[in-house]
Amino acid sequence: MSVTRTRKISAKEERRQRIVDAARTLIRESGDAGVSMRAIAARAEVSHATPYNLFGSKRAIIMALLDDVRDFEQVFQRASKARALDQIFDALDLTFTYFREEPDFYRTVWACLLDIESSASLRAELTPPQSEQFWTTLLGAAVAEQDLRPELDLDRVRGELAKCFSANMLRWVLGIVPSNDLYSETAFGYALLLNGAATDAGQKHLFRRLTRP
Amino acid sequence: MSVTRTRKISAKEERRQRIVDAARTLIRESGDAGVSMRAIAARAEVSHATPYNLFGSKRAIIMALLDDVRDFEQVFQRASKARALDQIFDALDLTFTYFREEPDFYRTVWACLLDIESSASLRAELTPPQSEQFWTTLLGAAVAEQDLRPELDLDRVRGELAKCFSANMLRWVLGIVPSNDLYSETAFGYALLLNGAATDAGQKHLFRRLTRP
DNA sequence: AGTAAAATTATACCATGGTATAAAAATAAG
DNA sequence: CTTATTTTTATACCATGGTATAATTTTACT
Repeated sequence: MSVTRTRKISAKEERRQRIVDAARTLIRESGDAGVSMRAIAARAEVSHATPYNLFGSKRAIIMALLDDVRDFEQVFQRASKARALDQIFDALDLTFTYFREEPDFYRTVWACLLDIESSASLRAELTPPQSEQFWTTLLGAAVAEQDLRPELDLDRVRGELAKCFSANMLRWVLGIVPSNDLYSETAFGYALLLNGAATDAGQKHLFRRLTRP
Repeated sequence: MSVTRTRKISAKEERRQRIVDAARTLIRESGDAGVSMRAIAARAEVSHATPYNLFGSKRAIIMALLDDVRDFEQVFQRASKARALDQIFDALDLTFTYFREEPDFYRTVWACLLDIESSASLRAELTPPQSEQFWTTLLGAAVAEQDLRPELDLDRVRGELAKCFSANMLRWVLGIVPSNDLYSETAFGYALLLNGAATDAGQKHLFRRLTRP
């Protein structure tokens, strides 16, 4: 019984994986094009209905794909850096490094994620599970280091950072902000938000990020 | 000559107007539905190709529609209020009042504006022409009142506020944040950003907006 | 092995935004 | 009024995301 169930699950799981792989490959190969559900299904050697059975929507496939890609947190080892306030910007920069290395890939991915039509009736967060934990920890550390004020609701601050992030991703996807400016644009927003939550010491530390180009 | 040209232009202009009117009426009547290009064209008693000739895209029609609706700045008379910093939040609240009064209408409108697919290759700002002038003036006044620090680039600060706004609109359109929370959600972001740009006096004044619910 | 349930497939379908094209209509200029 | 040009129209079309349905295959259990 358990054997067969395992077998069944793994067959389904394998189909899921094949679909995600197909999506990733197709986006990598042909950028914007070829990322249609039909194309993905064909590449995964699966009926065009199966992705809908298994994932429900194109968006869900892309999110699964992102889960796959994200080795981010392993790459980013917290121990090395000194001040949590700076680590936030390092993490941001590292994130954008991925995007800058494969702009077509990530632009397509984020275009799907931010697409309203395909997520209209799906009241779900638009940020991919970028590990709230990660940012909460970082913000908590900044509070511990007396750079952020403890009386503010950290979750709300984190939420504002996330919104700032997705607003900039949207502009990037739309071509309003070019890849090269993505970090500086976003970092300014982060700096402003963090400065708004910062202690005097924190504000002093953040100052240069607010005044430079 | 000039007469006939005028006649021609006005015929075209009248068709444009009819299309915009049709769009507005249809959205008002049937909310989300009925806002297809075909429906708009039919309602305007015009061929389905004409809106594309005259506007180019659905998005353009909606933006034209918004230009029509926006009597905002007339309603918001600056003179009455004291501190520019507070006027910013009043303006925000007034904006959302419109949305709260006709949520279906504005949700549909903003869903079109924020739709990526229909604006993918159109590298244009996504915020409708919400009169940068207006916000620039308000921020400038806040600087003059020594609530915001003069050494920061006001245009960037305004840009961050705009991004914050559209990020919240996106979440509203997606149903992540309900109409009733839209103001408080957005206002917190505004407060954080402004606090990040504020002088000591300004920060003191903004404090309550950062700590309440 | 045989049977019942679950999932996949093929296929047709829908509505959408947007484009292309040829014909009909409106307009400008003489 | 006649002619040439610009617009609009009708129509057919394309690709898209997503759904429905019946039939077939795979899986689970005895």
